[in-house]
Amino acid sequence: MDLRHISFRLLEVFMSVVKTGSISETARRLHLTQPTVSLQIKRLQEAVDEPLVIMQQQKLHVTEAGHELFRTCQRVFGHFDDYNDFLAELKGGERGRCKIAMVNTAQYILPKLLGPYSNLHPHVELPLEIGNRAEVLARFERGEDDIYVFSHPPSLEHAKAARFLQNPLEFIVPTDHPLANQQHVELSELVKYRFLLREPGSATRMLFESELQRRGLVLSNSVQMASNEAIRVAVSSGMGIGVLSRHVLPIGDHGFKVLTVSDASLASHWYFVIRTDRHIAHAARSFLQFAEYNLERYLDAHWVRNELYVLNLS
Amino acid sequence: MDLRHISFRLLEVFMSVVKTGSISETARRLHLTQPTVSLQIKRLQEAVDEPLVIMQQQKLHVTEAGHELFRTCQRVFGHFDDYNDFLAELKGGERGRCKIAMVNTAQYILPKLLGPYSNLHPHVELPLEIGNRAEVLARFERGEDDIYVFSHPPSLEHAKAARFLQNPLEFIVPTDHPLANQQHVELSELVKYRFLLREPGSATRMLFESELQRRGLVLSNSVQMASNEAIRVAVSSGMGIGVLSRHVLPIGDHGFKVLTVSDASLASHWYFVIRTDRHIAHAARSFLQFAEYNLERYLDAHWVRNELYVLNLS
DNA sequence: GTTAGTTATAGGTTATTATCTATGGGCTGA
DNA sequence: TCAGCCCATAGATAATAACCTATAACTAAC
Repeated sequence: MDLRHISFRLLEVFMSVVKTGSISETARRLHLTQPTVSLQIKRLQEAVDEPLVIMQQQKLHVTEAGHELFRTCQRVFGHFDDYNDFLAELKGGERGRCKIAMVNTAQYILPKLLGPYSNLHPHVELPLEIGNRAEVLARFERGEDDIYVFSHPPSLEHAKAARFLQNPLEFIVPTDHPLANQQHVELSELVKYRFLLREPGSATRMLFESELQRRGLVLSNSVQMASNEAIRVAVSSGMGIGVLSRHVLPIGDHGFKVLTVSDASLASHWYFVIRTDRHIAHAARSFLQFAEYNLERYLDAHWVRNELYVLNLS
Repeated sequence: MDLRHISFRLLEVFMSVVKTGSISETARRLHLTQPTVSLQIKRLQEAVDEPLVIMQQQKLHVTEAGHELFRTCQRVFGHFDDYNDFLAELKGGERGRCKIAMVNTAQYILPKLLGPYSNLHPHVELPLEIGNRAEVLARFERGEDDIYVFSHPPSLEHAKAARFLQNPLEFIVPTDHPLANQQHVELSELVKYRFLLREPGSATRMLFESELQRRGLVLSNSVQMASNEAIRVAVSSGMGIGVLSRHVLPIGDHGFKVLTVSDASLASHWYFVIRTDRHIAHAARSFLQFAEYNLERYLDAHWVRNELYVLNLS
């Protein structure tokens, strides 16, 4: 049989004929005329090259070939029904994939939203990509993900960014550091000591360095380290001073002390970024909507800065 | 999604695009131009109202919706492949149904063909209908079966009949009957005794009675019985003379004796009858072809009269 | 920076499909 | 016997599907 000359409409009509056992009745139900249905069946039989129904004693009898075709149609339409269900869930954001790329530091924040979201929407896949700022930026350029999380606003074309959380930076020193017990320290005092910093592209470092530049200060000595954890551990073991997002600092005593720097309050923001030159994936919209409504609930409300409305979700 | 605007061709093209990961390559393989394929995919996406593939970095990426549709298509085409296999078997006579209606007496003959045929073609259903001549004739009129077996040529419209076996009639008498030991008996002698006969419509009786009429003879005494078996048993117990097809007589001694009637040799033929106003079912053709080639093998070759060629099978 | 490969879009042609109305013929049951 | 069902067929039309060519725009590689 030649599938090319068979349409779904044709099969629908055929199924109705088998179900009702009548061409006229089918015509009535499908709001067609009797000759139309008659002709459709004829065409279908030509495509199959085998009689599907035969008139016998004024009644329509379905042949073996017809019965088997009917069963085949049932299965086929069943699969399309399943696909429609799938589509509905996909479009409703209940299913599908929302790929999120984030800079390293965001690892400490995003899971607080992702966990509850994932529990509510178990069929949504949430693959995470974590890299340094340059890597995530490259992913954005290539459009590899649905949502990007940065702590420094990337002013790019085809992008919409929305703040959702403040990102205060803290200076930490070893507990035995000369400055550890001073009530108030000034930035100019700090720069005399050795600093442990992330790579040049990182948002934390950029923010810190632009502040130094603004104030005309220069670091006397700095060591580059690959991760926030490495810096934390290095500070605890006395290697120098670290500058870290408050969100990555564990609560309680961990062998370092947070300084109160009187003349420098460094803070950036966390942003959700999406591309505007693509349609946003349903699951991604679903996640961002969830975030918009639940930021205060799952993140430290004190730092939340909910500006997700700029993304025009909904 | 609206199935009405989706054709199988469209899905075929889509599947090729997913498989090759390229619109141009698909165009080449399916002997289409690239814009054609491009447009088809666009139309399919409109019907589904959801992107199925997206261009990213000069490469085609299949979305979740696309993947799921692809899987759906695989299943759907799988079902149609199965149906095609079914159709092929049906058309080859390897599958399907061949409904045969036969008069009572044929029960003794047809199984000899049906058994071997059924072993060779295990997927062919062979429902049998058995009745007296009138009943089978009525079934023929209504076209309820694929093949009819008669022993008297029904000269009907829309029918083709082909002889395949002689049907000699024999006179049987109880072993203690006055005629039982006579070498030669004449018909005029016989009619003085009581006869056991089938109902008026039966072929055996019709043949016998027309012979009597031709010869100007009249039965003095006859009793009607409903089946060949009943007649056989009745003859054995001395009730009278029977006229039966030779094919229904068991071999060996069974309490009756076959007469040699010198001036009457009654014989009709067995016929396969099919309607000419319907397409013959593939399985029916298959069975008749089998019969045409194997009559001599499975029936008593002495009585075979193979004229099945008149049915124009093959 | 030119070439070669990709996809997308515009515009047009042809074949097919999906319908319709009108009509004819066959049964059935009043 | 005739009305009232059924299905089949003929003939016509409007929509659309399935293609094409030409062209534009983008990117990767030489």
